[in-house]
Amino acid sequence: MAEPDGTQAERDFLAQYDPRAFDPIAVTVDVVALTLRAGRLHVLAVERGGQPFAGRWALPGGFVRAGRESLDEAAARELAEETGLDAAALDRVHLEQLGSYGSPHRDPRMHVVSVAYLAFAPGLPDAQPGGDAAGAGWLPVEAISPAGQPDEARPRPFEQGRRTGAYGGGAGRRPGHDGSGGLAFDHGRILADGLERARAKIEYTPLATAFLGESFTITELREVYETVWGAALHAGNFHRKVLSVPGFVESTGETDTRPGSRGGPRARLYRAGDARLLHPALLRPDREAGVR
Amino acid sequence: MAEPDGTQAERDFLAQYDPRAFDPIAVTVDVVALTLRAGRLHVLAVERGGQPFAGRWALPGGFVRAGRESLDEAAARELAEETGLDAAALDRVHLEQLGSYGSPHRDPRMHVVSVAYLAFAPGLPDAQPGGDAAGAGWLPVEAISPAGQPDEARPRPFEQGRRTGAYGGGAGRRPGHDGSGGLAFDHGRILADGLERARAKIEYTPLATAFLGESFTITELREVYETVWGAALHAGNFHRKVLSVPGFVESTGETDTRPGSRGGPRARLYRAGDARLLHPALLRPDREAGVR
DNA sequence: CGAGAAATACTCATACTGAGAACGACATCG
DNA sequence: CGATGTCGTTCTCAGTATGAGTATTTCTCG
Repeated sequence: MAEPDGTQAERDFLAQYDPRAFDPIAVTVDVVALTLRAGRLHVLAVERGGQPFAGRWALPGGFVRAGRESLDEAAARELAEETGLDAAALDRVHLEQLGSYGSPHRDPRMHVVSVAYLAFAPGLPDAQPGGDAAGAGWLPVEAISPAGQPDEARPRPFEQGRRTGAYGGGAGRRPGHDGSGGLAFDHGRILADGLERARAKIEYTPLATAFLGESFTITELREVYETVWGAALHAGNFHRKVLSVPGFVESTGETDTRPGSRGGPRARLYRAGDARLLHPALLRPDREAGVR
Repeated sequence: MAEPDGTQAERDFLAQYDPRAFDPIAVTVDVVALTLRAGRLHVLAVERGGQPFAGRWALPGGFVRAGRESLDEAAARELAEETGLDAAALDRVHLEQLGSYGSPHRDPRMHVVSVAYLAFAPGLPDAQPGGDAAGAGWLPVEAISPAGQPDEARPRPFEQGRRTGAYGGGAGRRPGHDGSGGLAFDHGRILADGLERARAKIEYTPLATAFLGESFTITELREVYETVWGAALHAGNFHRKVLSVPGFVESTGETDTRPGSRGGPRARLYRAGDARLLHPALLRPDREAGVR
C-alpha cells in the first residue's frame, strides 16, 4: 500500500467524519458454529446475561477490537473464548465469513453492524461460558430455527447410543423457551443463513469432513450429509460418488474396530483428501429445478 | 423482537463500550459494479480527490449513515449517486452483498470496516462523479486487476464497432497508472473477490441476463459468459443448454432486426425467464478438478 | 453470384445419476 | 448353534447431461 500523507489527510477526515458525531456504529462479530452431536446438528449459543433479550439464547460474538484485530481474528477469538478450545483444536475448525447484518434497529441500543461467521467443527466438548455470557451450550438447530430444517421431515429415526442431553455446558435453565422459540436480535435469521450456506457448501467442497474426526467411514460421512441436508441418501450411490471424486477422501488402509451397532461388516476408514473443491459436485436431491 | 429494558442496558453498555474510547471503527460500503461495454467487462471506479491514494482509482463507496439506513440501502444509495441512475433504472440492477473487509490498517487513517457489494448492470451511460470523488468512470477490469482475467488469455479478438474509449466520465486524466496499476486501499482484492463471485454466480443463477437488456439473443448471452469467464464456449452446446434449462430464458417470439455484423441469419430474441436458480447448472470449462 | 460467417439443429460417444439388486460379513435372538 | 436381519460394498441398467463435431440455412460483403 502507498504511504498516506498523514497529517493533512487526518485533519480533513476527522473534521468531516468525527466518529462520535457522525458515525456511532458499533462493529461486532457473531459466530454460527455448527457441530454434530448424536446425529443431530447443533449450534453454539450463549445465554444472554443482561438486557436486552436477557435470558434468551444468542449467537456467541462480541465487539471487534478497534485497530488491533481483523474480522477473521475477532471471529476466531470469540469462538475460542466460547468453546474453550486451544489453538491446536481450533486449527481443525473451518471458519469462514458468512455475511454482514446492519439494519439500523437490529440492536435496540444503537446501530450495530455485525459480521457473521460460519464455523464447522467436529464433535466438541461441552461449551463453557466466556466473557459476559451467563451460559453457553450446544443447541439442536431444529429446536430454535424455524428454517432450521429444510422443508422435509426428519431424515430418519436415527438413535445413536450416547446421551441425548442437548443442552450442554453452563446453566441448567433453558432460556429461549418464551414462546417465540427464537434467538435474540436477528440471530435467528443469521442462523438460517448459516444453515443454508452450510447445506450449499458441502455440495461443492469437502467441508463435510470438517464435522468428523481424523478418520471416518463412508457411512459416517453420509450421515453428515443426511443430517445437514435433512434428507436420506442412497447409500450405494453415495459410496460410489465419494470414492470417485478425486481428492475427496483417501483410504487409511485400516478398518473400523468398533462393532457395528446392529451387525454388518467392519467399514473401511478414510481421511480427508487434499481437494479444496469437489468436481463434479454432490448435489442435493430434488432442489425442485429453477423457480424456487 | 422483544422490547429492550432501555435504561439499565444502555448504562451498562455505554460504560463498557463507549464508541469514542473503545470502538472507533468506521463502517463503509463499497460497490463492485460490473457492466459490459464493447465486449469487455468494466468496473465502476471513482478517482480519489484527497489523501490517501489521491488521484488513484477506487471503488465507489462511502460511510453508512448511522441509525438511518441498512447496509443494503447504503450500497444502493452509493451506486445511485455514482451512476446517476434513477430508481427505475436501478431496479434492473442486481445488487448483492459480497463480503466485509476489516483489517485494522487497510485504511491508514483509522480502522474501517467496509462491507462490499457486488452489482451486475446492463450497459450503462457514462458514470458521473457524485459526492467527493473527483471523477468516475467505467474501467476495463483487465487493466487494473491482476486477477481480473482468469488464467486464460483473452477470449478472442472481439472488436465491436463503437468507441473503445474505456475511461468514460469525469476526468480526462488517467490515474492509477503509477506503476502499481492497482486500486486504492485493498480494493484490488475486493474487485478480485467480486469477479470470482460473478464468475461463480452465473454458473448456477440466471444473473448473466442482468448484463443484458430487456430482450437479447442467445449469442449475446453466450458473449456474456465468454467475457466474464474469459473463455470461448461451444456455440451449439451453449444454445442447447440454455434452451433446455427450465426458466432460464423464454422466447419473445420476435427476431432480431439488427443486421448481423458479418452475415448470418437474424437471431431469435429471448427475455429472462422466472428461474432463480439454474438446474442443472452451466459449469465453467475445465476447473481442473479438485485440488486448486 | 460466390465466399465466408453466423444461428440453429442434429449426431454420436462418453460421463454421471438414480434406482435397485447382489453378496458377504457381522450381531443378536431364540 | 443356526436363523434372521443389518449393513458395507459392489454391480447392473436405464435415463440424462456433456463435449466435440457436422449439417443446413440465412445472411453480408465483395
